[in-house]
Amino acid sequence: MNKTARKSRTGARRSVTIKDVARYAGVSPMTVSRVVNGGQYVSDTTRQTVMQAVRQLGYSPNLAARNLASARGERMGLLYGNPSASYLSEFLVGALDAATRHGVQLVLEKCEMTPTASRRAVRRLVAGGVVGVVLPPPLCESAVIRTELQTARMRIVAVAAGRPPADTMCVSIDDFAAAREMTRYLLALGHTRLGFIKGHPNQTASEERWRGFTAAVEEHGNLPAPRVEQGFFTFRSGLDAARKLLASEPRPTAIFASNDDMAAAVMAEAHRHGLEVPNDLTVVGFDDSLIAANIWPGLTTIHQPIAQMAGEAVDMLVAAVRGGRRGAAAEPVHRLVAHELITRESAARPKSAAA
Amino acid sequence: MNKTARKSRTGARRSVTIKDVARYAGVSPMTVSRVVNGGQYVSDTTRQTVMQAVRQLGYSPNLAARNLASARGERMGLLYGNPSASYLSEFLVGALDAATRHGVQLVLEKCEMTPTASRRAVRRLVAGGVVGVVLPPPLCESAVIRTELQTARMRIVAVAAGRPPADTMCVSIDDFAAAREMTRYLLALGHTRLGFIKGHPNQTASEERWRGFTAAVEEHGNLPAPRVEQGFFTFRSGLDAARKLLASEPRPTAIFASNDDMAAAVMAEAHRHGLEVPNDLTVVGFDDSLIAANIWPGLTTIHQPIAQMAGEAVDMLVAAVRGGRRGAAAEPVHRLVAHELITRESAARPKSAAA
DNA sequence: CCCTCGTTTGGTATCGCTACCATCCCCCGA
DNA sequence: TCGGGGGATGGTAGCGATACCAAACGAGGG
Repeated sequence: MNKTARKSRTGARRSVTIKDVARYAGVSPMTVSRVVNGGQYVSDTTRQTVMQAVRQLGYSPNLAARNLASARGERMGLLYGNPSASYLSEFLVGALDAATRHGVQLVLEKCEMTPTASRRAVRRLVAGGVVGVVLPPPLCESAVIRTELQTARMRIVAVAAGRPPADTMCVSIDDFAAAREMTRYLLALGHTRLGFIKGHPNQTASEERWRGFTAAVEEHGNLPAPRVEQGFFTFRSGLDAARKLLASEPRPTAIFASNDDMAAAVMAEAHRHGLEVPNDLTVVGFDDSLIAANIWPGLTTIHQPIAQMAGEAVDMLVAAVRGGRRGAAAEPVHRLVAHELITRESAARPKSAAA
Repeated sequence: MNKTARKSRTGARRSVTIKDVARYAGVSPMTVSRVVNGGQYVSDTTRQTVMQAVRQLGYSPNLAARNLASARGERMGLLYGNPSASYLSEFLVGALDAATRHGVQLVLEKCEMTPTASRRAVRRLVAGGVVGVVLPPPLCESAVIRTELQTARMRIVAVAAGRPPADTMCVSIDDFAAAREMTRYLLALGHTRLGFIKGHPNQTASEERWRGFTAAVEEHGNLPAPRVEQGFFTFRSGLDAARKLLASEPRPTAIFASNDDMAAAVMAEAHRHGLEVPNDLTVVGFDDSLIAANIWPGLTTIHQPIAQMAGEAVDMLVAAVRGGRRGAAAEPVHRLVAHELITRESAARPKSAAA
């Protein structure tokens, strides 16, 4: 009957606005805005009052209005290539969750690792109004893509790069420490003849894992030289590497593959050789991807909190973009998150030790 | 030279607005708005002119402004439960892509299938300003969640429900036809002793697949009764079912599992029994999830275009919401998309036939 | 004691778009 | 010929928030 009510298009409850809060707190909308956005130049008492009002009224800023007013077209890009695919699912969940929390839109773009493809992808992102990009592996290693993005004046956060360039924001686990921990675990089980399958040579994480492995081997000392094969993070490459490792004499009693897909391949190959895991052969992986729990025996592996990492990457991006607009030219941050060794059924004491 | 240019806070290129288009096309902003939003009451010639201008200038509407003005928080929800996990990745990619295309925001919400959990999830979605929800399996089967969502006056699109309720929008493949096709394929290979692992009993897709299987068996006629076990779409349940099937006498020569995870379990179990796939046992799955290509031998399975389905679901949602506001109460649509039988290495002629 | 400086606050002008209403125009029947 | 009806268009007023500037205030140096 009154027009305010009629104004409400949807008939739904009109949400509480900054003005309501301002009136309630007895200050101006501007002050409320400053408080909510953590601006400086607000006295403590005022801040208290306003925050109180915010809580009482259950105020939450209207993102559309905020974006419009601040003219910050806050869209973040997520440039994904061909990650060890189960990665993507978790990654997206984490990233999207964080994006929603910050009220920014996430724009997906697929991209091969060739110069032309990446150029085109970046152009599409720019056209889409994207101001920052999250780079999951393996794209985060591509210098081409990074250069391309930097030329377009995008902020970027690399995720899970083993050794990120100093000028790039990055969130990752400590691949070195994780691989060392896993190797120590194998050694503690009593294994002495170890096999290792390296990851793709142009990802720095591969090298970190390899370094972690050798570090543990060396600190233990007094071991026969481990067998090492080159892999490429794919199931297929794991198959080839496993074949070679299992053919060697004496055969390793434990194989550490640089990721789960390759570890799964080792297990498949072991079966074909009539070897039982873990009794005849211990197999461990890295990543704790979906496949790790969905094969039998379950894979002992290193868990990366992928969703969390993706989320933090988005957080950093948002902070950088907003901070950047505010002039606070924060230097690139490298953020380490904790990994975890997950023990399932694929690792056991070697027979010789058990006997 | 003019102050409009100076106004731009970031110093970056100001994006092209509705006014620019209007000026360029020689009409008013309102008319442009109507054209862009597919409104009626625009002459064809005007529409052409405007669309031309839009294309020329590369105009894309500012979401923030649109949302603000129309007070329609065009956010779509994606309520996911515990799908056969690799599903999620592709699903998200497809959904997010479509969301970006339509310029709507996608809000993720995880939800268990209990009443309290779903109630809470729905409340969170409402609070987040979501107006429509995509329901991937297995949530699309939950009456509780559907009711809850309908109470909140949300539009919903169910994805991959086997037999969707008539009053719900839905996009899926023809599970019945797909399962029948796969079964025919097994029969054509010469298998006669078949085993089947059913999917989770409270998902209608399970029953459709089962019906497709029996239909093919019956139309072939003249077969020993297939062995059937109940599964629950999990790897673990597949393991149990496989154990029983492989223990039966005479042992089936081909096992059709209602999804890939269970098929992978069958393969694992077969290995433990010393059976080689596909020489001693043919195993086929359903879904073409990531695991299908990442085990050895690769799994022959039914491919669902998951990303496409998710995308279409979002399309339908957007259409419904926009159309709905316009009063066009379109009736629920059921959309079928094409599946495909993917042959890999896990299926072969039975030994008896080969001999 | 005045003046400047820096903190704290409030006003005003948008941001880009759409809802709503007022026009204008053309075609029709009386 | 004129009035009426409905299609097609334009004008105006916000949506809710922030950027920018101006003003009010207390404190300290000359």
